[in-house]
Amino acid sequence: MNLPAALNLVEPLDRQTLGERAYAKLADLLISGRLAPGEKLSLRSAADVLGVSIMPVREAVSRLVADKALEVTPNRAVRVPLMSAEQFRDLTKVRIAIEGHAAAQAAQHRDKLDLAAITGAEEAMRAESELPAPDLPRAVELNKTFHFAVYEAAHSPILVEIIRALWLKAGPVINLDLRANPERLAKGDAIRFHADVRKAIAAGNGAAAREGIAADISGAADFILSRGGLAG
Amino acid sequence: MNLPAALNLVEPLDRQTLGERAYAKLADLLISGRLAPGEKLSLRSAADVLGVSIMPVREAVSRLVADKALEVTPNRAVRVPLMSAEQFRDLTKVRIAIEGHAAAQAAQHRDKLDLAAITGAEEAMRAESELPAPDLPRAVELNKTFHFAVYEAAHSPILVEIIRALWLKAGPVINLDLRANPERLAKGDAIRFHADVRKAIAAGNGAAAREGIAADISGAADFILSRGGLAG
DNA sequence: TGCCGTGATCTGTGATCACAGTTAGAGTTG
DNA sequence: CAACTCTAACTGTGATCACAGATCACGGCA
Repeated sequence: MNLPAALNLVEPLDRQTLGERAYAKLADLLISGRLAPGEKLSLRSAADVLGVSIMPVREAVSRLVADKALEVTPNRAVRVPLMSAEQFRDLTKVRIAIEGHAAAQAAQHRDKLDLAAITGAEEAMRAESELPAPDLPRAVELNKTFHFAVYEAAHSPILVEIIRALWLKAGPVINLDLRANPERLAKGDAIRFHADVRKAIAAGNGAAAREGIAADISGAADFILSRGGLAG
Repeated sequence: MNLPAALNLVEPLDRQTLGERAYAKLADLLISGRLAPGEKLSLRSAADVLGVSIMPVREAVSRLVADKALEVTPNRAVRVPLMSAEQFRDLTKVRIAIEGHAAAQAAQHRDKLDLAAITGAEEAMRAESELPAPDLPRAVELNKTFHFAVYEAAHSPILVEIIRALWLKAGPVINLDLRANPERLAKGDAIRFHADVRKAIAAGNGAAAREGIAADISGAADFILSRGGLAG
């Protein structure tokens, strides 16, 4: 191994496959609620939009189907799953348990960088929500950033990955509504809960962090359920 | 709609695609530990073995890669991921949290059928382990049956699905060892913990059920870690 | 003898074609 | 005018081909 010194600086350049990029794109659409439950998706048309053949789209969709973020009906149509109120309640309970656990872990394992990221994300979202006319899609994005800043602080890659899969399922239901309805954001519940969570994590209080996240999640879930748009 | 009455009984006959069957087959190999960490897997050869073209295998593998139950190295080789001791500890912690939670939920929501399934699974595994020469692969399978009988009793499909994904990751590490080493089974720890869990769930004692599962998981994990076969 | 270039053969990835089944709509018939 | 039929255009699934990159063994050069 006798290399020019300059070559020591090159990194292995991550070769992202088209399939991965297609997955990332579709996952983002789902999490941010830009794909509504029940909406159909055609492999070929999606491939057209993304400018690739259907192969990478097939891979991305088959992954999302495995995550139950998409489903293929017996009639061979890919769509965003319709969720019954009961399924939504199950999902919410699981999210409270797991995301609450992650927040509690974060309170015990966070370091300075984590706290900085959490604080920054919290401030960004509060600033946006206090605007006279908040940009709702942007608020949804900032909300996601805050939550994952918290979960990352647990320093458990596996936990974060599980939560990401949960958001993939919950995104179409929750963020679709949130993108369209300023009410809940204006009410300021989320902002308050986020502040609670940040303080609890800074103080190392796991139980309080868990409760803050739980309140945030169930607050949003109650809002969705009260609007009564779910099947079943 | 004018049909012979007999046709009302036919179910939509789950049209299992070849991709799904390939996934089920590979997932089973992983969970039961018949695929060792680091072992390579070729799409074409796997397709040959399964008697299909590589397309269904590709779909199955891309799902498993998404679940991180398989990985494709930068050199374009598919293999079972090697797990460092640190990663294994993270996985174990997450399993204790989530599977413990599921057991606690099971204690609260189980019905008679659940109890019957749990009891049956426990007895089957105890019987096998008390044999003079237990069939280890079969014991591994019965262990899985017992655990999932417990988790199913929580009546939360989402939770069960998450746990299945966790077992997909843990299977190659844990069950590979267990299939080869009768020591732990002979020691009878698992059998004792299983009995504790069953009693706790029958009694509706969530905390005890959680502890029993946690003890079972960490007992097996400690056994693996003590053997020191992990990377990193 | 030790090392490096080189080509055959493997890998996963992507594109394209083929097919069976479904759907929607135009056309026809009563 | 309504209902039915049939066709044409779509759906996902699977197979096959093409390709760039990686691996490994063989052979030639130093």
